[in-house]
Amino acid sequence: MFQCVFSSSVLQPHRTSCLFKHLFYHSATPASQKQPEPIYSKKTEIQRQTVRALSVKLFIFSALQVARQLLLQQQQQQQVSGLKSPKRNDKQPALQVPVSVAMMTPQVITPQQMQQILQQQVLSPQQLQVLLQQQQALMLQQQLQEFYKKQQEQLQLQLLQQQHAGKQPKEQQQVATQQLAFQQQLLQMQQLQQQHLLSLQRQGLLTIQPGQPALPLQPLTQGMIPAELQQLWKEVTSAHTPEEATGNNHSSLDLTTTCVSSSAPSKTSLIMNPHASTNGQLSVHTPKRESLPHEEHPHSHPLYGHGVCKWPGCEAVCEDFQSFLKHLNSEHALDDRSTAQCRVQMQVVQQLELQLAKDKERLQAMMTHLHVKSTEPKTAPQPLNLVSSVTLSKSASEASPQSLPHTPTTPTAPITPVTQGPSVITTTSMHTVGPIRRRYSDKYNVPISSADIAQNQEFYKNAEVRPPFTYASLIRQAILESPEKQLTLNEIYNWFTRMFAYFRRNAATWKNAVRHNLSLHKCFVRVENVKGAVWTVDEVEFQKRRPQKISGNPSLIKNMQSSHAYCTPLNAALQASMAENSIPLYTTASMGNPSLGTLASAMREELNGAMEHTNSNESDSSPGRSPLQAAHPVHVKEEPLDPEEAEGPLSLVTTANHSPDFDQDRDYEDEPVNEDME
DNA sequence: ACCGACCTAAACACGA
DNA sequence: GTCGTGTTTAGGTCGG
Repeated sequence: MFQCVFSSSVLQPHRTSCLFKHLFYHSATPASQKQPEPIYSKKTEIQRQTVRALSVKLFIFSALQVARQLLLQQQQQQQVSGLKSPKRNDKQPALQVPVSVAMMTPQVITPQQMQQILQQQVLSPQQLQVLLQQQQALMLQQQLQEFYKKQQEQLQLQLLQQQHAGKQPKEQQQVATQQLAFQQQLLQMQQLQQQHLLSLQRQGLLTIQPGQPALPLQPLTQGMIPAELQQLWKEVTSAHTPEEATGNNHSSLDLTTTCVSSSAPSKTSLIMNPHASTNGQLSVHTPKRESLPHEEHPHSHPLYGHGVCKWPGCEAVCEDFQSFLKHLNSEHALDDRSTAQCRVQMQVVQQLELQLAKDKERLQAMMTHLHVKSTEPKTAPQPLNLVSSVTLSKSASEASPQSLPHTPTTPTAPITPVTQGPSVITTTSMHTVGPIRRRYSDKYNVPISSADIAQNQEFYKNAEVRPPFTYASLIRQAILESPEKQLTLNEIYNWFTRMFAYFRRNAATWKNAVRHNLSLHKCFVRVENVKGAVWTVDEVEFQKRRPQKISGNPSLIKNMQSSHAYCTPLNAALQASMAENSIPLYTTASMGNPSLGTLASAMREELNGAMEHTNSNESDSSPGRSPLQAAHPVHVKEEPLDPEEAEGPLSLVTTANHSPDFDQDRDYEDEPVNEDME
């Protein structure tokens, strides 16, 4: 599991499809557990709830972005009026920032756009999940910011009044200390985050890719304002008065000393700077953190290393530190591009944080499951293998952000390396016309973690994201899900539209593809039936053509094999998680979530089939197959019309659950298709 | 460079 | 003639 997670970090887009299937294989558990009552009749409601939740989140998301944008504008206005350096070149930056890049231009994101993003598969389900989580976290911070802002305003007001009343500067100092206190509070929040970041860095997660522009340790400020960034930078680099005394009285924090000490000076500068203080951004202090180090160690700026500017996507060569500073101020001055890049970086960091949290959780669960008494799994004093596992999985998630540091000229989808960026974006959603070729590569691109499979089920149903399966797999799945393991073409269509929102568009295209696949692949057998022609699956044929897909990734297969057959002590955790994942998979599959279960089982079969072929080339016998697979009627071709053949858990499941779902989804399954069609 | 898997587009045939 | 279905061909991407 870990290894397979690791693989994903290395895998090229195409290979991730295999990985996905692998993950799919033993990953439905958590999700299925989340659906304690997988009774199928309740599916409708669940679906609706999902949709509702999604829309709410979307709304929140957009609202947040608007709020942030407002703040940003406010900041910038103040900057423009009050600062010397702010050269806002409105023309230049805009073209650098792709409109499509949602994360980079949060201000323009509307729910509609979000929907478009969904449609364009810019984000994988997991990433969407993460994104939403981020937004929630963001909201918290936003509230904090608001609070802080209000306090600032109050203080300003007070200050003014006092000044008018001819009060003494001492009072101002009091106010200043009050401000400081607020700053401190916000600082704490930031530092907590920063700590996460540091821990990430300590694990080597942030510097895993040495060759890349990588991820410099950047402030993960949500409300970061570029203007202030620069301004603070100057403040810090030029003069920084030690006034920590007032600031350090917050012992409640378990922060690293570096954070506290480094951030302290920033407060002073903040306070002394009217612009900064009025703006009241909690992000304000953060630049300090990166600026401080280079004060002490003039040549160890996080953005500078090996004579190269480490600004994401930059890599400009700077002979010395001074030239670097020059470069930094000139090339990465305050403009939309830098702002956007900062945002992207923020998102990257946030995502890493979230991923870390997830993995920690996973680790804890694993340890708990293994009866390993881990009193403090958070601090990550794990044994070697565990550590590595965390790191690996981490790197997997990081594989995506990796692509983030994009050059200004070639903007790619930010947080979502998943998709191949712009081309996808523009084409897919807007014009229902022609899906761009690129797009289909996306399906391989979707990095799916084991955690969100079941969510994916719902996700794919509601979000127009292309499922990471081949047409052949989907067709087969549709057929296998049917009670009699046979479907008419139209029923296959319906399955597609029912199960995947993506296939409610561009019907002509994908239907053509479906027909094409049906005709092309030997594994699909057309059988004349009473009511016409139906399609069945020749499992043998299907298995035959499978191996190539997966065998390409030996390590992956190895993983699967080992996880299946061998139980080395080291793999205990792996096995445990496997068991955890697969067993409930069956139960849920048979109980309520047929599509998921069967889909998962199908994927499992694929894996088994692949392994079969790698182990031995016997395709008809099924010694190594999973029970589910064995239950499948293998020789559909011979007696495809015999319903009696359809037995075993799978058929039961599907029969029990198929019709309700079908009826329920009829609503949108017919209209859109016909609409979009021709 | 080649090959295989896959996707998309399109032309065509055929029957209802 | 239209539509749904089915077949086939062509051209493209991508990874091994």
